Amino acid sequence: MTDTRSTPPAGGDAPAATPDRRSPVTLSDVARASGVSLATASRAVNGSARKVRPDLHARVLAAAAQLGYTANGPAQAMARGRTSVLGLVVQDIADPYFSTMAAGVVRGAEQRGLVVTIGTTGRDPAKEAQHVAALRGQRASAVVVVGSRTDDAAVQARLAEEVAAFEASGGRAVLVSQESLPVDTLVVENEQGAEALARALTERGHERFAVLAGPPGLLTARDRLAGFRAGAAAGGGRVVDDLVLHGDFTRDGGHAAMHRLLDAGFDRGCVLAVNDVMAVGAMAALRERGVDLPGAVAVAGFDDISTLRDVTPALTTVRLPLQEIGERAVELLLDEEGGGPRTVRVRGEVVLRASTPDLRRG
Amino acid sequence: MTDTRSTPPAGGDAPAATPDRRSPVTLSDVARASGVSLATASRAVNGSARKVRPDLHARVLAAAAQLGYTANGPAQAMARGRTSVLGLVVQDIADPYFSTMAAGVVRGAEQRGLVVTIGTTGRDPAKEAQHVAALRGQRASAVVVVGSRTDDAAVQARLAEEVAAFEASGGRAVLVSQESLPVDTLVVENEQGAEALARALTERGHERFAVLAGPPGLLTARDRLAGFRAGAAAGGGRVVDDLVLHGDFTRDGGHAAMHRLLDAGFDRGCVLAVNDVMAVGAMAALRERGVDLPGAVAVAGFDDISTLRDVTPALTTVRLPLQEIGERAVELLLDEEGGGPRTVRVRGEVVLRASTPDLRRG
DNA sequence: CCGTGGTTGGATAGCGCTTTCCTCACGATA
DNA sequence: TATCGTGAGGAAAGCGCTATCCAACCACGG
Repeated sequence: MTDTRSTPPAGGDAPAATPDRRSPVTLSDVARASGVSLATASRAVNGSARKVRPDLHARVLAAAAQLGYTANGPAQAMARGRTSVLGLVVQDIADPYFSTMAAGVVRGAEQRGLVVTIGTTGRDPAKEAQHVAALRGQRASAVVVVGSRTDDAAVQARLAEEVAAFEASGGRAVLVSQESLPVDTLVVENEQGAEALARALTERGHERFAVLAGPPGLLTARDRLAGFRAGAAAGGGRVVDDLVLHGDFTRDGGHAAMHRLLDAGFDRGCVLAVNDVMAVGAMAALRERGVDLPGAVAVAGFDDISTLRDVTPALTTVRLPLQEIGERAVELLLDEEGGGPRTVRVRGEVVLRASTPDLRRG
Repeated sequence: MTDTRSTPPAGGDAPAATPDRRSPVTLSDVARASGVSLATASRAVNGSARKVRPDLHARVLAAAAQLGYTANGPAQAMARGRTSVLGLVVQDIADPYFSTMAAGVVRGAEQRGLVVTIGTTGRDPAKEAQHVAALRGQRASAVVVVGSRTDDAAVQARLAEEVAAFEASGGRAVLVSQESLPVDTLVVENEQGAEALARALTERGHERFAVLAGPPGLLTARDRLAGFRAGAAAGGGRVVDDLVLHGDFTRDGGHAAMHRLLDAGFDRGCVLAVNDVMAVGAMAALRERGVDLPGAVAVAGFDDISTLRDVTPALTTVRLPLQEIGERAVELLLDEEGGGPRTVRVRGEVVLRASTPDLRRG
């Protein structure tokens, strides 16, 4: 009981690939079975700068395979001082905006042999910092925070602090859509995209705009609104202040806000919902109220969520390369850093569809 | 250079909460700072069966907070022999079916202090076993495989083997939608749901059915088809064999299959797409071809993906409590097991909407 | 006043792996 | 043939934490 724990099958041929009970086959077992030292076994099995003589190398690998050896992750992480975990923090993984981006991150990470852990904030920005802190404890090697971008300074400061601590501890961090922190950041050009959308809409003859604007404190929503306003003005149209309603950044938020808009007497014009999910909710509300869509009221969204492309009428929106954003975030993470924090800007592309007909040509 | 690494601030007051460089503050530092042994510090900070005298307890906690101590996850995992990781394996996290379920899993896991890692197979069933193996190496304490359910026996056997090895190594496993393996399983009653759907449709006067059936080897799709067939027959309708087309389990798969169906001369009847995403693709195809929907061709889907509820005409489908399934999977994982593998069955609920009008009443 | 449980700190042995060092063998150069 | 440089295996020192075992120490009862 005091010696080397359960001894592996000592005889000539060990039971092959039979996952015995509590799989205690360690590197030592492999080393012993192949008659080399622990160090050599480690070098052969898990790679190292040092080379191992070919015959020994093969012998060790054979033994490992035959014993069904699997490296103990935590032990490796401990010895190396770092795991190969990439922590992804999002608001809600069920939201297609985040899940599409997550798919990109997962894809990039798996290619590079990283494991992705996912943390959700349930749209509470304060939880972002908590997750980053936890990730630091886990010795994650990287973290991607798809930011909520609030205007709550204390919350932002806390996040900045945690991210700094994370990086100080040797990890790499990338924020998506948050430009105000001194960290590598992937900025989605919401304002520019919204402006371009508004211009395109005015070119189609739309002039009077209402906006379903999302939560007041959410910078993403705010940027989109600001850009849209600017674009509308530039194109000769205008966003009517009384017709800017706030609501949740969700389908139901858009649905409710649209109802309120209709209640307020709005019955003609173009509505921007600051994301596609809200736009879909808004369209549902319009149908429920029997409003002619897109005849009387036109609707535009933002994001170009792929599963939402097939609504009727097809939704005008700004396409964001969500999956690509996820992949780029991983690239950014793994690239060697030159100097200070880098910023990568991603633009959206206006996609005009049937939900905002061309009024000029009919 | 040969002694105890970077020594912590020795003076009276250490710099508070300043995340110094590579955050090397360990439990030993905390113990030293609070003048107790490592063992006591461990007991105070990270809990244990053993009690610590209140004043010491407080002292240790204070020191930990002041030093900004965060437990080293891998080290804990190593000492305990197990991590607090729950591995989730899905096909594609961007697919709302999986991301909704993932949201449930994440929710359940976070409540219980588990970290969720996510692995994707890209719809390659063979990768499931690989992920489970990797998770075993990571000493994950639990794994949820949202199964693809192929009919490839070798692949299934491999998965069964890996899951067995995983459980043998002390972890807990739950499969979603896979009944054939000796593991705790959450079975989605696809066949029953499809049958109920078909019956409901025949009651509405539909008689002639085509099916967009997904990949041939996919048991989920096959079960839905079988159930639908049975239900149609029972209700006095029939699934026309020539009108059962296979295609990818995706929007584009449904889109392409619908086009083929139309090419084959189908222009009247009811189409079942074996999931909502395919149904949406099919509806897009129908619109492209100018087919009267739902007048000439009615469409039904399966899953009731929430973001797809607002298509026009609203989609008849079978509602699956996806998020709840995820949460239940976590429950199942953590429940103490009684005897052998348990099976939990989840039923779908038919939701009739405008895409399949009632032919009897007009 | 001493024996006897019951507590609670402390010392310490690992957990499985990576990674210095150290050593040895071999071939090349003088 | 003697010396040095190089390449590769092996011994062993941790990585930071948990958990086991011991030793104090307390409050009792006899």
